Amino acid sequence: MTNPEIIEALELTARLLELHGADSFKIRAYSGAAFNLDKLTNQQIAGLSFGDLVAIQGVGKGVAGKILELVEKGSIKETDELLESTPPGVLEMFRIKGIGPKKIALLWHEAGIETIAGLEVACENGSVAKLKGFGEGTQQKILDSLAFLRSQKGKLRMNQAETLSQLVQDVLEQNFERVEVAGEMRRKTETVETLRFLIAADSPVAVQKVLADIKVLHQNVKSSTPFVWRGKAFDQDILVEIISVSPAKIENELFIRSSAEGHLAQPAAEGGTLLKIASAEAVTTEEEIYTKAGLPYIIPEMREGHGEFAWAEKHTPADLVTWDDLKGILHNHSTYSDGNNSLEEMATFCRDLGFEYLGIADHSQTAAYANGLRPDKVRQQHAEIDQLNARFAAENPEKPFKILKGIESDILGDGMLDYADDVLATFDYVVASVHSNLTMSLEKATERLLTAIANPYTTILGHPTGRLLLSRDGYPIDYRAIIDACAQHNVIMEINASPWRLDMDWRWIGYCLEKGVKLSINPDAHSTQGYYDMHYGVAVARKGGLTKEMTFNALSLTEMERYLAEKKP
DNA sequence: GCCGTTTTCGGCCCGACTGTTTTCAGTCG
Repeated sequence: MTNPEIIEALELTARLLELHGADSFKIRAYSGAAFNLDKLTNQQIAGLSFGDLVAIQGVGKGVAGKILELVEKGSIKETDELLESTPPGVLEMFRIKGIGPKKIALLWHEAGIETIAGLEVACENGSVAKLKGFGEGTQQKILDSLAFLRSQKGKLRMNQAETLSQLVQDVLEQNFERVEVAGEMRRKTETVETLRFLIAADSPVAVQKVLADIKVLHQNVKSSTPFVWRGKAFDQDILVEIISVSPAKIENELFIRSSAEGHLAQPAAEGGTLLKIASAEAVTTEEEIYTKAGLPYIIPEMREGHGEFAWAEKHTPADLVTWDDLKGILHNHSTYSDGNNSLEEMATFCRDLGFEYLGIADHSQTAAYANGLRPDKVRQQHAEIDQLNARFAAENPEKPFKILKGIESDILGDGMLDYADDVLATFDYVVASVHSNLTMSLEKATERLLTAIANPYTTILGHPTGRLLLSRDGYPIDYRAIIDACAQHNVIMEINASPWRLDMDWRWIGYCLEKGVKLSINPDAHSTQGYYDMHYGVAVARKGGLTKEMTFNALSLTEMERYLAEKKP
């Protein structure tokens, strides 16, 4: 049993206890144990003894016993019993934003609502607003949240899609000679609705026959044409499309079935469109299609019909940033705030990946929930950074690895950063981010960010909209005004590379380039493994046309230090 | 249920904001 499975079981137990009105401190004990177990980055919980378990902070005799029971028997009896007496629809309500355990319990026990559908009906006829502690506002919030959840149904975030796509691809490759990933996966979209694969085969019927025998594939969606298979894979709620194409025209089909309509509609030099040319005679490479159309070659990620040809007037694919161009990692957390690895672990791992510098940027004091740093903690961290840097310098005097002193400073409701200037002045750089009070109007949210950007201590604007993909929309902002202000105040825009965020949205990279605003691909890592999220950041950065030249963390350590010194007020 | 002792039980418990209240409980990051 994996660590996430064990942690999920404890969190589920805590949720169930909340629904059934258990003692609040008992609930805290379960969720607290889960929280602490989540911090074990290099230990298999399933292999631990009773003694090992109770030695973990927040895990006592009770929870340790439950974990052993879970590992041995596959479930916890108490949890199973609670599950049996809880309608699944009630548990689903935990996904709704704006209501928590107390309100869900009330909906269930007082109003007798046991399903999401029932909840929606009750909201629509106004009866939820009449419940104690509810009102028109909460009722509308529930309806909005349900509508949002419905709109996101059947979609996956890029990282989830990548994992599932690889599984399907592996299975297909065991059965067919040539399999190509097409569609959204090839364009590296931030969320994915359809996993699309092409199979080179002369007989679509033969392909269908083989597919029918693959156990992990289920064709439960009617196909409109015989060469397109539509269904589900590995019991996941996302559409999988497998298309048989003639081997002679696979490059043409791959091009057509990976490009967005807007891209295919691009007019060719001598009339017609890219689609028309791609649909004509067979080619052996995609480059040929662009050559025939008299258009510059566009990489698959950029084929969105979102300004890629205008971009190509000034740039070539060789200008685009790659992972290898990145020289440092700037937005990262350690155990000083809510990270899972110590400062030293974060630094040495970063160094061993071949980077020249690590920018640590733990949470600031307002982020109490994330153990944000009070000024005395800041001083303590800076002392430790000085020590580590001295060690790195001694170990490799020629080209020492370096930790830069950063902070992820909360942007308060009025746009102020949450330290006094004398504390802000002690950092090498500041990532300014919004974490609370997320329901602002476009005007207020923009004004708030503009104030933060104008602060002379702000180096980077962190995840500008606060969106969590498939989970919550970002607050609305006036992108143009924000990017213009970044240009004016020499502030870097973040591409937060966490697959949950990918914020700033890649669609605004072109405008940043136009205005001369550099972008930083930041993983927002909360553990050493979190660094790898930059893989997703690089994908969307390239998609938006980000060049190496305009990538902030493609600066070498020397260049970075010079920039930061000059930027400091 | 966990912790830390005052070794047998009492205390645990971020803080801003929202929407519902008419002084605060619930939710969130």
